[in-house]
Amino acid sequence: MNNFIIKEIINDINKGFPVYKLKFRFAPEPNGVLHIGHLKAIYINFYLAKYFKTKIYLRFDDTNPKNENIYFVNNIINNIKWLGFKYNKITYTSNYFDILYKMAVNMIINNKAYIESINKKKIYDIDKILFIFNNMKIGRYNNNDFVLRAKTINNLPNYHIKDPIMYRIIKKKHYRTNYKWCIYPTYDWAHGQSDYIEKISHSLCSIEFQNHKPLYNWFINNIYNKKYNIYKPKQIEFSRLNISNTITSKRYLNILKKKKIIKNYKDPRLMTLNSLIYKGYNPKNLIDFIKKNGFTKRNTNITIDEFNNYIKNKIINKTKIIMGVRKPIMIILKNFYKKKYIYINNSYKILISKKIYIEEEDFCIKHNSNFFRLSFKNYVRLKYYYPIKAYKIKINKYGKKIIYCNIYKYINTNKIKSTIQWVSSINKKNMYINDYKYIYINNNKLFNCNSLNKKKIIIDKYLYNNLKLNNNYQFLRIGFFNYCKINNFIKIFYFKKKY
RNA sequence: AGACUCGUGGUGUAAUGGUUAGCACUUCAGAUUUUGAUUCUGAUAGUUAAGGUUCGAACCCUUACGAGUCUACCA
Repeated sequence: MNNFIIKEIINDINKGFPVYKLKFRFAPEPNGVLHIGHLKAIYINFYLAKYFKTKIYLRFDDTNPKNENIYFVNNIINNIKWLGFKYNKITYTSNYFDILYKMAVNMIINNKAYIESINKKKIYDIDKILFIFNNMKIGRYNNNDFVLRAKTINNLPNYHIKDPIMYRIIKKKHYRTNYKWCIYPTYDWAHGQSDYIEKISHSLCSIEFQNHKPLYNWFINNIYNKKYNIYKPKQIEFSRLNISNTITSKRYLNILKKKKIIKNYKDPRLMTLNSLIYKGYNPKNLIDFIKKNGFTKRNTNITIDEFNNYIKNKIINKTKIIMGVRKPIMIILKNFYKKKYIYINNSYKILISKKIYIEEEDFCIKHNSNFFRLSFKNYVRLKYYYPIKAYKIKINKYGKKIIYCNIYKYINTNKIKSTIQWVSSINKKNMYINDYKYIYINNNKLFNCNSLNKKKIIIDKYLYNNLKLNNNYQFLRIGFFNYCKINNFIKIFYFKKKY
């Protein structure tokens, strides 16, 4: 792999940064589950640590107790374990609350911070600031009464991040520190400082933090202490992975959950890691997909089709092929006399009988030169069996079509263009496909919210006995599925139809 | 509206001022095929624009245009 991040790090090494001092971190906030987009940040950090043979921490950036909890912490740990990445240490920003507080007091003493009240009144007197700041800490005030702001005046090119808030009052139980703190540091104040405390060398983040970079450096310069760590961490931003027609935003994922559009985060319509695990994706394939798309600063837009196509090419030769019929239409094989077993790949057998089912759409009454499957003119092969051709159609008393066909064992099969799947009528087993469309968001509106539904599919009973849970299967000419629970397949994706 | 960042075929990504701008996917055509899948062969298609510096520019400079992000007591 070759990208601007590696080049920049190698450049730092060439300028004298010692390789053994390189250190990386993946720093999610435990306020939601990870999705395919996070994988990009996870991968690059773990890759760099491996590449340079240095350390990497998993840091939970838990600076805001509002939506954080231990469930998300454990979920993230489990997801990373599933991906197969190994970190040296788990750390928490909340471990640094004391030291961050002391640093903030120092900032106040050095005239680098001030207090602002709810009615925008600014307080610059150092003794007063220290007094109020302490009262904020011990809970003398209500939420929003005061904030501590950094005094960056005119130092930074981007005026929007001037005088950022360092501390705000949030009177809420923190999942790790309980009620110890009534004030919590903001991202801007906590993140770079945590990097410095942990001696992270390169702090990789997604592109939306680039506006904060001058501030990141400003704060670091203010707390810099040569005796503790002579190297300042460096923020490098890369563009995030945007996949169209899906949701890669923690906020919206949480909204879906709150609105009960999804029951849980492994809902197949999502691209959360939980969902991808549930659907039986191989972590290596996901990582290869990330790798393939690379790391740059420009904004990208990858479609879900590209993702599916990439995965398809990875798994197509490794996935067992089975036959299933979704909308059955009955076929009677005229010159068929005795039911028999067909052995498939020496691994299981299926039954063929006089009456079988095929897909309704694999038969066409009207002849059409673009139609290669069963008709009165076309021969079509039955998979694992012989060619057939229709000669008669009847409607039974329930109004259902029954097609009568002849088997042609000895004709030249060279010109037969199509092979179709089938299931014996006397050995069928009803199963279900959990079908869905991706939920996505456009202009703040959610689409495909009620897109999860069950569809029937029939398969051979003997095949049924051979299915293994949590295995991927290819339904011949339909698509890829994970056998996720008894009698249920979950769609991974369908083949694209060309007809 | 401003600040910051970024503009390479349809998409993603290489080319660190030096061959004819490379690779992969998509699309299209042909071959193979008991999956209209896969595989194989081939084709189409690109440096946002204009100017400047240079023997030489995708790369450096200027301007314009376009896109993304931010302008939160979220991260």
